[in-house]
Amino acid sequence: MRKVRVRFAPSPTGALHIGGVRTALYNYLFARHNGGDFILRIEDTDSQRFVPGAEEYIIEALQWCGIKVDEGVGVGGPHAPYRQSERRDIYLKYALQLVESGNAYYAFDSAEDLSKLRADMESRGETFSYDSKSRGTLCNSLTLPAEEVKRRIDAGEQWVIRFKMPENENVEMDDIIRGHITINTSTLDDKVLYKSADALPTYHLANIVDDHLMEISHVIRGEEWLPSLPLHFLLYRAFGWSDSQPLFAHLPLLLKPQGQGKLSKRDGDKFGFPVFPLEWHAPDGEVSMGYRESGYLPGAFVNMLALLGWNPGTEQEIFSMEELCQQFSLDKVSKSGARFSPDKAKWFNAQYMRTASDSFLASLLVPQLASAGIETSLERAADAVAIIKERATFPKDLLDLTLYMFRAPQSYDEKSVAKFWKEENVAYIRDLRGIFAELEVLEKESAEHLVREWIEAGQLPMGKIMNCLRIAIMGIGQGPDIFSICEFIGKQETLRRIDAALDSIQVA
RNA sequence: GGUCGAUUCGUCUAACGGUUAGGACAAGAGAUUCUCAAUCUCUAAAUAGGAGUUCGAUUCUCCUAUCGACUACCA
Repeated sequence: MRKVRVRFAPSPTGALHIGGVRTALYNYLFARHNGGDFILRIEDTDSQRFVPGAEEYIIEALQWCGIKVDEGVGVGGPHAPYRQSERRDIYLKYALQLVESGNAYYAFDSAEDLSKLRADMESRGETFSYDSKSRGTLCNSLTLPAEEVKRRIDAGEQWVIRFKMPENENVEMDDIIRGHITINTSTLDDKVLYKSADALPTYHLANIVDDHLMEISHVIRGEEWLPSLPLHFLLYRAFGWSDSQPLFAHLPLLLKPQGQGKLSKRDGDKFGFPVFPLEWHAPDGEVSMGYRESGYLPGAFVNMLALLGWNPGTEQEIFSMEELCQQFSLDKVSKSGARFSPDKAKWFNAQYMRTASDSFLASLLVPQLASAGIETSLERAADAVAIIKERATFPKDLLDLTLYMFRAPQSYDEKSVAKFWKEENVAYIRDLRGIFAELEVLEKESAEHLVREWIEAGQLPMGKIMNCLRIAIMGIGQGPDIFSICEFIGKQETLRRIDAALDSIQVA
């Protein structure tokens, strides 16, 4: 069996959205699973739509996801260059080869003429197609005398090379995900392969030539390419490369969370979740949010994306990149489009937050505390984080969840005060303060034990006392185990906060 | 319009001719707790419709419906 070599071949026309990231991910996982190579090729054959910064964005996004490029733009390799605009000299030869073998022809019809033709026919309720039926009436090397063709080319007239689609032939194709597909060529048109205007090939030619030259073994791409699969099969055949052509796998589309259609760039702003891995600053100044900037951990993001259209056949849901590489296979990829769910994305992130190490989360928390004017050590932050990490969905939640551990309450939640801060309860707090004051050190287990004994012995109202203590220590009516907090801030600070609360809260 | 593709709980999906149609997210209820989350338990929730093939169809075939992609000198 031949060496597995796959490529991710985006066009630098803007930010990569999560559908594109998923395609890259599946290619990468497939390569890793099979001990193959993952190649990054940039398909920038459309000079009109090139967007500055898009290529850098793609590379950075892959890096952030932990998708390592073995070969390609940014890392080089035996088939360099990997940017199609830098390979422009290669393609003309192949286009000409097709003309010579009778599989393609020159066409001189201007873009304006064709769009006019199209508009005319549409107004009559018909559709125009440059195909086997119409090419005999148009301006090309099939209808013009050879000398005239040569004259026009020599005169510098603009031309294009079109594929000469066979007339009535069934193309038999196999797709790894979709199975066997048959298409009759009579429904297909004569696609442009090369344009003299910018001396660049179109996608179809460049794609086939490069996949062949780069020895690509499997093409894994989005379902939107399925309709051009027959053309690609025919191109391989025309070149005489059918025996070595890659196997194809067309991935299902990612759909909008609500409504209809495939996920698009605008959906992010509309529904309030990111559609891009990284924040994207468009050249026109528009900024779109990114998963990274929204606080998603790369592992969670990748995990979520991997399961959108693929599953391992088991009930496992949490996968490291290594596990994904081990378990991924194309025959477990589903056929139907997957609706993207922001809720599930959040759930994955929360799972990754709780399993992240304390020191890692501390490194996220320290700068947040600093911006709130609180300096603390990584160790201290790690201790704080350990108490609350299963309550956080995003890194930004960490500050709110730990602020009261580093700073005495500056106000007291009114509702909680009104409910619990009553004279009889406050009296218990004074007693409790006395108990704490007696302690050598305030340690969670022993302090809790002591307080419980005291409450039980006196048949005291546990809920009221504990809630009042919580108000005094934290200023709010909810949060993690109160004794853990007391231990964290220490005996002296605990007493100080109780005193402050007794002083400043009006008894309800 | 044409061509191709898809169709299991609200959502992501499992079951590759024989299961009480399973899991997860979200929802609801309960347990737990000093509170709120988390956690645990439970509940509700699906094979688009119709014909076939078969002893038996979620699974195979056909038709219909719905959704989607494509239909550029874009990728």
